[in-house]
Amino acid sequence: MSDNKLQFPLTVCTDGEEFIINKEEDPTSPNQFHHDYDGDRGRSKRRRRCGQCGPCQVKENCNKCNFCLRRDVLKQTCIYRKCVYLRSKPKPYPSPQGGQDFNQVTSPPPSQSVAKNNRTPPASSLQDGPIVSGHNAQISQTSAGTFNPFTPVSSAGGPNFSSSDSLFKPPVPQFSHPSQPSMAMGISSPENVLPPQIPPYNPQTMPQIHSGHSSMTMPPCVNDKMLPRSSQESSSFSSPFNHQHVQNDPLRYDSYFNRFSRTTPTNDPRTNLPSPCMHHPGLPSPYHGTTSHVDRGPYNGHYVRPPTIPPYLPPSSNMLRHFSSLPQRYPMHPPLPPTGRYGDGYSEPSQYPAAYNSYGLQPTDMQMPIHGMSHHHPFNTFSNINRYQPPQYEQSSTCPKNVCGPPAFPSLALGTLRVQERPQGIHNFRCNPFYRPLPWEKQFFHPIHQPNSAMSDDSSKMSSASSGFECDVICIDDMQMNAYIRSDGCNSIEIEIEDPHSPNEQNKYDDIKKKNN
DNA sequence: CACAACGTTAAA
DNA sequence: TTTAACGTTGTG
Ligand SMILES: [Zn+2]
Ligand SMILES: [Zn+2]
Repeated sequence: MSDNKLQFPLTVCTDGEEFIINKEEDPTSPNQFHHDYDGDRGRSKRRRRCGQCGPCQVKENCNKCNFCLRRDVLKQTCIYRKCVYLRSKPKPYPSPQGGQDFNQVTSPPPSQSVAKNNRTPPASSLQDGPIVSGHNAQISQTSAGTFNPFTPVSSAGGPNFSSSDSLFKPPVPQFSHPSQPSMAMGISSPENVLPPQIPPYNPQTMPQIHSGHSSMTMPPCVNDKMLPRSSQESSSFSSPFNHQHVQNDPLRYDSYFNRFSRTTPTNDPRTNLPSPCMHHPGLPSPYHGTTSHVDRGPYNGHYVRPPTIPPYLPPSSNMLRHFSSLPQRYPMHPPLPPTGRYGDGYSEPSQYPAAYNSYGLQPTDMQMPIHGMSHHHPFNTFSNINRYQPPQYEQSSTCPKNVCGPPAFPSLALGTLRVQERPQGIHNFRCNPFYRPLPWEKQFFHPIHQPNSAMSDDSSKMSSASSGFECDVICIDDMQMNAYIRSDGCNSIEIEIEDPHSPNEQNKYDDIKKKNN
C-alpha cells in the first residue's frame, strides 16, 4: 500500500473538486464505545439512537412510511430514521445482572458530544423527505477515535440482497470482478446538486429485490462498499458526477460486458435514467407545512452500542428483517405497508447482519447536522450531506453484507483509501442515500416488477455490475499512481491506490489494462 | 412472529 | 409542558 508514502488525511483536488482522503480505520476498535444502557452506569431505561448509523443520519422524516403517517398513534420514528441499533429488541429492563442480552447492542460510541446537534433544528425547510445529516463544514473528528459503526454507505441499495439468506450465500461476487461504473474523481457538486445516487423513487430505479425469497423489509443498506446496483444506475444519472465522469472519460472496466471501455454517456442507456432527484432539478423546493423536531440525538452514555467487532459482521441479520413501515415506493403514494419494529427477527441481536454495512454511513466526521426536519411535511432545507465513507471492512474481509468472497482483484493488495468529497452539498431526503430503499427495504420497493425495465431481474448481473470499478491514474500530491476507483454511488468514492513499488500490483494492473485491448 | 397501540421516558 | 419515540403489551 502506498499509504506509507502518503500522509493522511490527504486533500486531493481534481478538476476543481476537493476530496479528503482518509486512511482506512479499523472500525472494530473496541475502545470506542461506552454506554450505559445496558451497562450499569446510570443506565437509562431507554436506549437511544446511536447517531452514527445511516438511519441516524437521516434528519428528516419521510412522511410516507407508516410510522410517519401514523405517528400520532404509533409513536414510532420514521422507518428511515430508525437507528440500527434500536432495531433489535431491547434488553429486558431491569436486568441488573449481567445478562447482557444483547451484548452487541449496547452502547454507542462515545458519543461525541456533538451528537447533540442531532436534534433537529427548527425546520426550516420542508421537502419531502428526510435529510441526511452531514457535516457541516467542519470536519471533524476524524480521528481514529471515531467510531465508525457503519461504514458508509453506499448508497442505497446495497448490493442485492435477496433475503436474509443471501447473507450467507454470496451473491455474486461483487468484487470479484472489476466492474462498472464508478464515479470519476472530479465530482462537481455544487450545492443543490444532487448526489447522483439517489435515483428518484422510480420504480424502475428502485432496487429490486430478488424475488423468490423471503421478503426483506429493512431499509437499505447504505454502507456497502460495493456499488449497489442502484448506485450504478444512479451514477449514470445525469449528475455532476456523471458529467464529470464523462469529461474524464475514464477507462473503466465494465464487468457486465467484461471489458474495458470508455464511457460514452450518450449511448449508455443508463444515462436515460431520470434525474437523481426528482425534486431537485437544482433548486430547493418550496416549503410547505409545519415542521417538527426529530431526534434528540445521541447522548453520551445512553446509546446502545453498536455491534462491536464481530458483531458487525454477523451472519444473519437483524437488519435484514422486515421493516414493515416502509412505504412501498417512496415517492409514490402507494398503499401503506405495515409497520413493525422488531419484527422479522429484528430482535435477534445476534443477527446483526451487516450492521455495518447495512446501515452505516460513516460520515466523515461524526457531526450531526443541523437541519430541521419536518414531521409531516416535506422540507426543502438542505443539509450538508455527509460524505459518507465507504465501508471499511477489514482489509481482506469481504463485505459482510455481501458475503461474497473477497475481492478477487488487485484491490485486495491495494491500500484502501477513502476519498470523500469535501463537505458541502446539501441534500434532502430524496437525495440522501437513505432515501432509497435500503436493502431491507427492497421488499417494499421492489414489488413493482418491471419486466421491461432497464433493471434486470437478474440480480447476479446487476450485482456484478454494481461494483463500480475502474482503473485510472490519479495524482495525489504530485504523485501519479494507478488507482481503482469505486463509487458508492453517492457521496463517496473509494480509491484503491496501487503501490507504485509493488511490481506485482503493477502487473496486475497491466493485466487488467491489457484486457481492455 | 408481525402488527398495532399506547404508556412512558426523556429531551427540549 | 410539549414532543419524540422507546419499550411493552395485546391481538391474531
Ligand atoms: Zn417515515
Ligand atoms: Zn443509529
